[in-house]
Amino acid sequence: MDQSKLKQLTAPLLSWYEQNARKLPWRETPANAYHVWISEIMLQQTRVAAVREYYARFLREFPTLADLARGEERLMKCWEGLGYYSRARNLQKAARQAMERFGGELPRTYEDLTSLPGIGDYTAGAILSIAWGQRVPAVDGNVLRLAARIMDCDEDISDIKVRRRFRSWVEEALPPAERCGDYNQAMMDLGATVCLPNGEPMCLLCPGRDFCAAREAGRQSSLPVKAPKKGRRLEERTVFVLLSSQGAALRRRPETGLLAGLWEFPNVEGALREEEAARVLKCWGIEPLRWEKRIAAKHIFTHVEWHMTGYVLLCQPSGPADFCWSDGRDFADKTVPTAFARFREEALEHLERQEGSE
DNA sequence: GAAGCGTGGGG
DNA sequence: TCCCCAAGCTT
Repeated sequence: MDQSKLKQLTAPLLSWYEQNARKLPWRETPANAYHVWISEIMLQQTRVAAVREYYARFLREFPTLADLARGEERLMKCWEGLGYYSRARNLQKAARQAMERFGGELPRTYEDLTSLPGIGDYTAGAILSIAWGQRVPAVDGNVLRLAARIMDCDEDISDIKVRRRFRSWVEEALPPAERCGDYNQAMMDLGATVCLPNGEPMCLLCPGRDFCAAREAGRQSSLPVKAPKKGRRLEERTVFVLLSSQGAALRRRPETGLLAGLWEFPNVEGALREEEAARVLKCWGIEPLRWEKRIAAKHIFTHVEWHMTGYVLLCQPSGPADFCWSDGRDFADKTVPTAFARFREEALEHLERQEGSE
């Protein structure tokens, strides 16, 4: 493995970055550690385009770490639609720990940072290098791809051991501390805009074009090598949009697992026919007044695929104790994940009509 | 070490 | 339509 290629890239990469750095809201000078932290968490497994709006809104709601530590339901609401909701919960846990353990600031060592929930290897490196100018690598998917190509390395980058080795090679290629924030961001920008995944990267624009080992070997588009991921399982579910004079029924999901703690429309396993659905309602102690319509919807998660049959119907506001009958204003406060977006639209449409006619 | 955890955009 | 995936972390 020719890791000297990585070192060779450092200087031209930093020059490239001076001209080609993307303009991003969290790239202020000087960097604010709280802002860097929030942006890095939001960017985990999430595209820049999706993060922009959320980032701006989040900082309006929670301008400082102390504000975040105090936030409650509004925090999850701010995260609604962004996905991987444990990130938001961990953000708040970490903020509270920072208030208690670190005097209300983010700590400035790798050990202390990674001791906070939601901050791992990559995020700690990003905060330390970008906000505090420390000489620490921040190796994400972009950097792994870039490194695999410049070294023409065909080892499986989904293997944790290979990643660790890559990280130590990147560490050796780091510039002096004061340039490490730029270096780490430059690696990611280059990966995101030039050394693209999926097919042919734009090698002519790359500061490593003259010595990239994969390019010399003509292998740039077949690298990096990643283990195939396993498929999704399919789940059938039947979802109820129950509409009463008090609003639509929502309930809280369990505190662990998929979409933990978020609000959902009552639903059961299986693709139920209307008679079977009616039996479920009876079980819940709900008397249907009128069946409005049936809706088919699909939602694809990383590891599960939900095929949903939805029943919209009018009823009395009875049912299990955990049903919460929500009007338009309640919906504005409750975090309902995108998986139920189709049903939320349906509910809101009916609620508006109802409120309009009163 | 592998699996669980969301969503939206692009080829 | 389907598949790939995007600035990972936790258990």
